[in-house]
Amino acid sequence: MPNSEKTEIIRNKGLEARPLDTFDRTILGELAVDAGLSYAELGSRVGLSAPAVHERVKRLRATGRICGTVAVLDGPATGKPFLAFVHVDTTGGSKSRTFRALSELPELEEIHSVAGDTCTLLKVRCASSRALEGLLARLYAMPGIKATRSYVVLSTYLERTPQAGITEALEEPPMDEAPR
Amino acid sequence: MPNSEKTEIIRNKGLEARPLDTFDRTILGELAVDAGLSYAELGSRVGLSAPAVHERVKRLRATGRICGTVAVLDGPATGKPFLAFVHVDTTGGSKSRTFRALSELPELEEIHSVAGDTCTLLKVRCASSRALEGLLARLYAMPGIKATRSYVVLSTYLERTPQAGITEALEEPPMDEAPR
DNA sequence: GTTGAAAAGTTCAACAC
DNA sequence: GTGTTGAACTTTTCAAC
Repeated sequence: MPNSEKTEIIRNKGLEARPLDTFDRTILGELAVDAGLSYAELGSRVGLSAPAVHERVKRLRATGRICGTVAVLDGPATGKPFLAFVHVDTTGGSKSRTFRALSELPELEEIHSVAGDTCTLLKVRCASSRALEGLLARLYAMPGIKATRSYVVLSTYLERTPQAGITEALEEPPMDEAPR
Repeated sequence: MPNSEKTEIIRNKGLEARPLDTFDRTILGELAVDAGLSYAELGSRVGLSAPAVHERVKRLRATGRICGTVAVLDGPATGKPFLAFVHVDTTGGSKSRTFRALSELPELEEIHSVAGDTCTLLKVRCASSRALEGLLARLYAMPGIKATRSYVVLSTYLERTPQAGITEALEEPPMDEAPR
């Protein structure tokens, strides 16, 4: 896998957004499971030489298909054995401020705006149920938080790479205030 | 950034489970954000030499704190712009079979057993709402699936590394059959 | 996209704290 | 025992084909 990869890390968003062939897809699949592969190994799995896959990977990075590479930590082994999903009902107000404030909390792993019988969905990983209690207290201290429902994870059977479809943090998201 | 890291990849689970000092915690924090750092760079951020951090990282891997390194893909850019969370209500039956079958579906990113007004929580990433429809159809074809409630993600404001607290796939999980 | 060679990074060994 | 320095080895990465 790529060392510091100082070459062309610029996010050339539109640049060459061509449709992804089978090679690209295989490369993405392999790297999503293990980004620690050498280009030689990756090449042999894909059926290409090392410089060729390297070129591909460089393009996939440059065009934003690959957002980055991260280490996957083991929650329990790193002192965060407690996982929960929290549904949050918010009233009218400005969400973006709230979301930005929420992002600062290290316990929060995901924040989504959803359609359904709740407004916002949170993924929380922390040390204990007490820590969740503290987080909920901080939530209720924020303006516009109406109610929460927590789903405490009993066991995790699958947890794969998040494919980070991160919405570029807008200053004020559309539909902040509901029409009456 | 470690290359193939052929050295001691054996999961020495209990071996030297000492409490993680500040160096370790900083290393984990940095690698959770960017696993593509060189050991030299990581070392300078942490205040250690390259061989020293390498030794630490090797230990963190060996003791299971670091499960692996993965590439983070951009959902929309890789043809999967549609994200949803699905609550699944199951009846008595054997869950482990169902979970194993579910794990095979590539659209599924997470499967958790939770406490609350539902049994199972799914994270699904796919190409479109039609694809979700197809997935739900396959769900309902499985035995023991009583009902589902889907929460379609409108926008994602935060999505960090999953710290994979993966439960070792048990042959038959505890409490498969509820006492009456 | 491939081959062969320069540059960079990882990793080992011997030493110092 | 854990960290540092300097050197061997592997991998990335460039250039020419």
